[in-house]
Amino acid sequence: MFSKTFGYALRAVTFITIHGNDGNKVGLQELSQALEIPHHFLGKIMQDLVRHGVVDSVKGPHGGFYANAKTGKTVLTDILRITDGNLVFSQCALGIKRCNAAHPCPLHDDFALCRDGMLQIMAQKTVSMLAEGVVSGDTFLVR
Amino acid sequence: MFSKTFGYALRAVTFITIHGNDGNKVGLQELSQALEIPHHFLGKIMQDLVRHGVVDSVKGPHGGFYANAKTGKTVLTDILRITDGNLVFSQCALGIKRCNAAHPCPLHDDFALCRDGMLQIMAQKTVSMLAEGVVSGDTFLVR
DNA sequence: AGAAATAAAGAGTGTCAACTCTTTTTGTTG
DNA sequence: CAACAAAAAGAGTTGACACTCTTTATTTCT
Ligand code: FES
Ligand code: FES
Repeated sequence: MFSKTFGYALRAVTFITIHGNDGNKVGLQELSQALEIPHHFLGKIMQDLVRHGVVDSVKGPHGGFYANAKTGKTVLTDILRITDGNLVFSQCALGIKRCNAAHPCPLHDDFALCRDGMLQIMAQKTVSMLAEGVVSGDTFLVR
Repeated sequence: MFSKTFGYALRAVTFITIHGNDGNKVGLQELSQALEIPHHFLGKIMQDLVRHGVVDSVKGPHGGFYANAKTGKTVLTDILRITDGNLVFSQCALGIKRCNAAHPCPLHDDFALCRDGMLQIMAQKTVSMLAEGVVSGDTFLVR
């Protein structure tokens, strides 16, 4: 469905929203250990998120990643677009070239409903909403 | 979402259901040209489907693939299981190890609903249902 | 039986996501 | 300023999927 990169990115951003603030940044080491994500790989992903302004970072001792004004308001599809590109949003389940109601494959009606529904939900959910669920113990970021 | 192999397999089986019968088999060449699928690759996929009894085949002149008693009744999840394995049915959207209501990731409730809904639909749809839609001109198998 | 057609089988190639390792840059602190 | 810590950058590795090409086995037809 979605790439591993997306899962890693989303979990990392949520974790930072919960545990990182301007005075107490989250290091790559800490992040990768807490979430059980290979840390070099996570480094790459974080670079990308910083470049897109989803989170901020500082180098040097006591450096790390921390939430900025945008972070909490970031919506899941924003992150999906960064990690997985735009194609996810419009691809046919059977891989035929066009995907639209005027030229549907045999699965289109059902699939488009499912896909677009999921994406719409993800376009409304923000990172801080996810963080809430984790803080309250309702949902989990690891294992 | 699903592999290309799955799309190829499903389109091929549907095409055979429509155009192939015991007296008039569909050759690999014809199949791959009609559906615009690389024919050597399609050959591999068809091998697998024949092995699983989804369609039958004969070699030699005027050989090819044709629908058997099972073909039309085959349900989409059967084909999905052959091409994509079992993992699709139970994987977490964020890639955490367990995926169940007792240990949900922040996306679980929405995602599981969407995924299981889609799979349930696919567990009820048969190849002959798809074929009907194509024959009546409502849906398309190519492009 | 021999030739031709066709699926089956197998080996090889390209690409990309996912992951690892090394080096560089930047910032902090003593 | 020197030492050090941490992110950034870059190069390399691996495995799986997607695809190609070649060879073999089987069947039909003459
Ligand atoms: S055309 Fe296949 S899902 Fe839209
Ligand atoms: S736990 Fe993530 S989708 Fe079920």
